[in-house]
Amino acid sequence: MALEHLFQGSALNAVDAKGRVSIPAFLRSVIERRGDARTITLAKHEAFPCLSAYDPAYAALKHVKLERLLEKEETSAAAQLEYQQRNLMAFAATEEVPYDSSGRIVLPPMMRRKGGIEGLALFLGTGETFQIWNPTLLLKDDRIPEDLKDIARFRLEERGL
Amino acid sequence: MALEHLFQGSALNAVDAKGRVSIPAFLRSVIERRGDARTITLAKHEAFPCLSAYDPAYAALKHVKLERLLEKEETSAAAQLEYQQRNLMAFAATEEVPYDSSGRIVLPPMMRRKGGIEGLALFLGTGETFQIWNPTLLLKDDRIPEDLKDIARFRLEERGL
DNA sequence: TGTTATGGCATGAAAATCCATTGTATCCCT
DNA sequence: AGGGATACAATGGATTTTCATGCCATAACA
Repeated sequence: MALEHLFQGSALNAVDAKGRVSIPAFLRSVIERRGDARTITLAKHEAFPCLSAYDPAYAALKHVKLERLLEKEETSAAAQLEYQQRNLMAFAATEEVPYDSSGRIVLPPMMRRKGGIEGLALFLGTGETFQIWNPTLLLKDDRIPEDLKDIARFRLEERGL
Repeated sequence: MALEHLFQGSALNAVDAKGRVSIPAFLRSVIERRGDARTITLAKHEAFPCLSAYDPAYAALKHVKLERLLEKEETSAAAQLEYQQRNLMAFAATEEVPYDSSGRIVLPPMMRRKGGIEGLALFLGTGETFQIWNPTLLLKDDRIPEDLKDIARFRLEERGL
């Protein structure tokens, strides 16, 4: 059930005019150890104003988790509806994008808008998945722990911003 | 659930201009008995002005613990947020660094700053994890038992300081 | 034919790797 | 027990590789 390799660490990369970004190498290496795909799935995060990203292996796991939840629940109309909604979000509201030989993806315009991503993309590993933030939005969010904002500030400083 | 091999002992090593430090051999041997990785994960310690360090096996354990906590909790919004925050701290606020054949890591600049590490690094085994201190900060901290400070002083003397 | 997407290449910076030296503890032989 | 030889650990320096990213070439399309 649990995935062996976990996403961790942080990085701040540039997004060019066409919306291309390099996925940090240390995240790519996790993806490639989990499976042999070279794609990531993007979705709007459920709680934060950022994007949630993961690899095909996790997408499969998520599907299994949802199925199991449905089987456990009593099959009330409410539970059925909840399942349908979550399933839609998990699959219809996502986009799968490949990364090229140099590790770059093109952020689909819709996702770019949903995540409020502009010229800089902050990558944050969160174990099974990782997040992509507009660093400015992260610094504004009062639900984010101060220690994590320090990291965002440090990454900005590193670039002389 | 519990880890079989424990980190123990202390050592004082030099940090060079590039931030390179040798991980004491007796700590490395624990890492390599716990798993076959040759990397350590670094994080700011929650309570002390030092770094907390551990191996991939412990990181995985930590993740499982968090997951289990979430499943048990009722899925209230508050519980969800708490989970998200902890996950971010556990994975985004950490960095995984490999050590080379001679047992050295390079302290990432961010961690070096967070831990206040300068020219000397004091390693302290604490069972499941170990700590990396700037010895000066340890001697200053009034929460540290005197006997432990004696150890730090001894290690400094050994080097003629 | 102008415009936009996509793959490949070039570059500079940063990071991983290798090699060499020193100091220290350990072993072995006499 | 002394003395030398040996192995391992820590550290300094240099070299090679990788990464992020700008740029260009080619291809698709309007």
